[in-house]
This record gives sequence, structure tokens and C-alpha cells, in this order.
Amino acid sequence: MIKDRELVAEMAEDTAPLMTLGTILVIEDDPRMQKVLRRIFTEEHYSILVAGDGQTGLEMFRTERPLAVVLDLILPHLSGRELCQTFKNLSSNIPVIVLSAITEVVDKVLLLELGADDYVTKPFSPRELTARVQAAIRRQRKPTSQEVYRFADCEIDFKKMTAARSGSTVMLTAHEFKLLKFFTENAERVLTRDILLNEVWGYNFYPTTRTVDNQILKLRQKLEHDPANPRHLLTIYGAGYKFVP
Amino acid sequence: MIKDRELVAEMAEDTAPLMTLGTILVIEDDPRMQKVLRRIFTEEHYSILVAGDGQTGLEMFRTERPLAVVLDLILPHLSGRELCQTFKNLSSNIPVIVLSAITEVVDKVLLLELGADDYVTKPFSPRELTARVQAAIRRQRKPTSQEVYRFADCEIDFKKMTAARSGSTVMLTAHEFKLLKFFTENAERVLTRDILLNEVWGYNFYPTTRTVDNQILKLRQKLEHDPANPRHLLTIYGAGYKFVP
DNA sequence: TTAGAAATGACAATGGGATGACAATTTTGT
DNA sequence: ACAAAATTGTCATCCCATTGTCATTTCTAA
Repeated sequence: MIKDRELVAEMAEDTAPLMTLGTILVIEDDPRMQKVLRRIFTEEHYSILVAGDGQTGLEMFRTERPLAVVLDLILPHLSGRELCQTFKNLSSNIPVIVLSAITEVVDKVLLLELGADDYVTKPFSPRELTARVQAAIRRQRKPTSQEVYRFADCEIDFKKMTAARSGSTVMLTAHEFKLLKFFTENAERVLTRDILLNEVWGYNFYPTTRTVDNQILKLRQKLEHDPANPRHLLTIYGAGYKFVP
Repeated sequence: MIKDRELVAEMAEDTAPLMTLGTILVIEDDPRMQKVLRRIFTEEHYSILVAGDGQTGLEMFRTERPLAVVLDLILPHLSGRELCQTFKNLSSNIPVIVLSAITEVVDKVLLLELGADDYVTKPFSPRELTARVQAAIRRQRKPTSQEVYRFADCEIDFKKMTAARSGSTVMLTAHEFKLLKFFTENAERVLTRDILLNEVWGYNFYPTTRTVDNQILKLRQKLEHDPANPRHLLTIYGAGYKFVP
């Protein structure tokens, strides 16, 4: 079983991934750390751009518009602190996450004053880093999620964890709710099962893909007028699912 | 029928390929290994340059600008380690893949510090080597982080997996999408069916070529104003296809 | 210029693979 | 321990990628 997965993983390397969650710009001069970061973010379904120094980092930032910037504080030429400020001047609400060695955590406050949204001290666990980056991205996205989300004749109440279709309310289980929330946050977007498993279920958890299908089924039964002919939770054959309000 | 395929494969071997994905520079002094490497990369549709020592390797690198460098660590005159660093100094983001005998895998870490992007220990399988080289090349190539790609009156939305021609949107299937994405990443370039099958389908064998043709046909029907007279997805008779924005 | 060969376009049909549906089992929460 | 929920297993169904066939276009060699 584990063998099968490894095989799949190897073969997946062969062709580029069908879909990613977006691009993250990493500015880091140590090749080893570059490798680690690349692997970490790739596994979480992000595209990654790596710059070895601040100059190329700034160029990359201008041409590609990344979702977030991960910045090592010790860099040649330009100091990480200046860079951090520069990013914030260029685009005030791009999330910037700073990597720093334990010894240099002199002053968290200073960092945050420079505009960093968060910081992670080396050594860090992959989980910690991605969690903070994802949190920063989510935070920045939209002026906070509304308490209610409306589409068609449906209403989702994020506080009560309920949904209502044309008046009558239905309860949602924890997973159904998480899944639905993620769909509303990424409306119109094709989401592969891999991405859903990572984002909704958790990072290192690999149930068979029937799991996702079943949860989609449940959501359809609760929200779609005709679950057999879904109009909002669409199947994209060969790719995954897509939510259209 | 199977005979046809064998025939195609054989003929592909003894005539120079019409088109390749790019050039790979191999620095290796053992003639037998040179032969092996040449065969491996040729089969995967790369051109190959072989240098027997570091000096000529560096010269070739300067004149030809290869996609990647495959470097044997044991070389006369110049040590492989120095070479590796030199390449990285000349062009910081050229992928360098190191070949090393099992005994010298004393420290992978050192290698990566020297700037190598990956390493493969001898003996290796053809599959392993090409997979790592291709992965390194793909990594270095900019991810298409742009969400939409525009050309003529068309818009491709990479997140939604849709395309729009003069306003009206069409859904793309997974294969159509991958193929189109690959075309946009290699615009203006002639791409043979072999290359497309390798890069988009991930096949290393030869199904009948009608497969590619049909997918092209589908794309044309969805994107071209007059599918019979394509203006963007052009046929290059006797060679393959080319995408011109 | 023209005929023959080769490559490609077009389209229908079929087979394989992906998804839907639901039941059975395991896990979780109270 | 019990109920609810989540995961797994199985089978039917449907979609689309592949393939086969034939018409059409393009190239090449008389």
C-alpha cells in the first residue's frame, strides 16, 4: 500500500501538477534551505519561486505576483529588514513571513513594526511554517469572512455552522462545514482532491479519495436542489471539483 | 499494429530528431558512460553535448547555453566540485545534476552546498536520471503564476480551468487544459507529437499519434474562431504543432 | 503540372477509467 | 456504551480519451 503511494508520487513528478493553490516567493540564500522550502511548499500544492538575494527577489515580485513572501533575514547585499519594508511599500498587504535563526530573535516587536506579518524561528517544522504562511494568506484575503454567505437560494451561517436552502435550515457536520467554507473561499476555482485533502482534512492524512467524493455527495444532498444534477458543486472530470455560486 | 509502433521507434533512433526540448550538457570522461547518457537523453527528446573534461565543458557552456548540466564528479584536471561552483557562479540558476559513485556519497550536504540541484548515485536507472533532470529543469522554469493568459480575443483562466473566446466561456477537460497550458508555456515553438506525449501525457511509449491530433482538434473547436483555418494552434506539416498568440 | 505517397483533419464508436451512489465498517464524541 | 459521523468497499453508470476509418490536404518526384 505504501509502495503504491510512493510509486504514484514518483510518477506524478513526471508531469507538472495540474493545479496549484498559487505562488509563493521565497528569498533565501542557503541552497540547502532552498531545497527544503521548495519541497515543503510543493507538497502543500503551492508553486514556488526562489530568489537567492533581495534584488532578484524584488524583480520576481514585480513580474509574478506571489500570494506571499517568505524571507530569510540574513541575506547578502540587502538587509532583510530593508527588504521587508520595501515589500510592504510596494504592496502594503502582501503577507511577509520572516525566517530567522534563534539567535537573532532579538526583537519580535521590531519585526512586526517593519511590516512582517509573522515570523518563524529556525529550526522549524514544515507544518509550523506552512501553517503560518497559510494563516497569513487567509488573513489577508478578503476583509474577513462574512458571518453569512449567500448564493442562489442558499444561506450559510458561519457562526451557527448551518446552511439554509429556501428557508429550511440544515445542520452541517464539522467536515461538511470545513469543506463548504473552503469552497466558498475559493469559488469558481477548480480544486483537486489532493488540494482538498490537504486543506480541509489536514496535511499528512491520506484516506482514499472516496472520502472526498462522499463528503461532496453529502453536501450536495443538503444544498443542491437536485443532487443528481448539481448546479453549484460541480464535478470537473479528471481534475476535481469546483464551486460556482 | 504493434509492428507499426516498433517501426516508428526504430526509425526514431537512427534519424536525428526533428525537434528537441533543448540541450543538456554532459561532463563525463568515461566513453561508455557517455554513450549511455547520450542514448538516455536522446530518447527523452533532448539534444546532448558531451565534454570529456571540465575545460571543454565550460567552453561549451558559454557558447551553447544548455538547459541543464549533468556532471560526473570524478574528472581529470579540474575537480568536479570546483566545476559545480563555477557553473553556479556563471549562471546562478542553471540546474546542475551531479553523478557520483556510491562510495563518495560521503556527504550529500557538501554537494548541495556547492550549488548542485540534485545528485544521482551510480548505478542509476535511466528513468531515475531523466526524472531528476526534468524535475530540476521544470523547477527552474518559472511557474505560470499568472491567473489569466490573454491572446487575441481569448482568455485562459488557469484557476478556473476555463477558456473564453470573445466573452463566452468554455470548460476545458483535464487533458485539454494541460495541453493548452504547455502550449502557452512554449509559445512560438514547434512541438512534435513525441514531445507533447512526453510532457503532457507522461508517456514514454508511442500510442498512435491520432491521440494528439484529436486533442488538438478539440482545442481548436473550443478556441479557434474558424477551427478549419486555425490561426493560433498551427499545424507544422511533417513536424508537429505550434502555438502562436 | 500532375500523380502518387504521406501526413493531417474529421468524425464515429468503443473501451477504460473516473465518478456517483449506497451499504458496511470503523472511528469519534458525548 | 451509544449515537452520529467519517471512512472504506463495491458496483453501476457515465464521460471522455483513445482508436479506427476515411476524406482531405500537403509534399515530392516524375
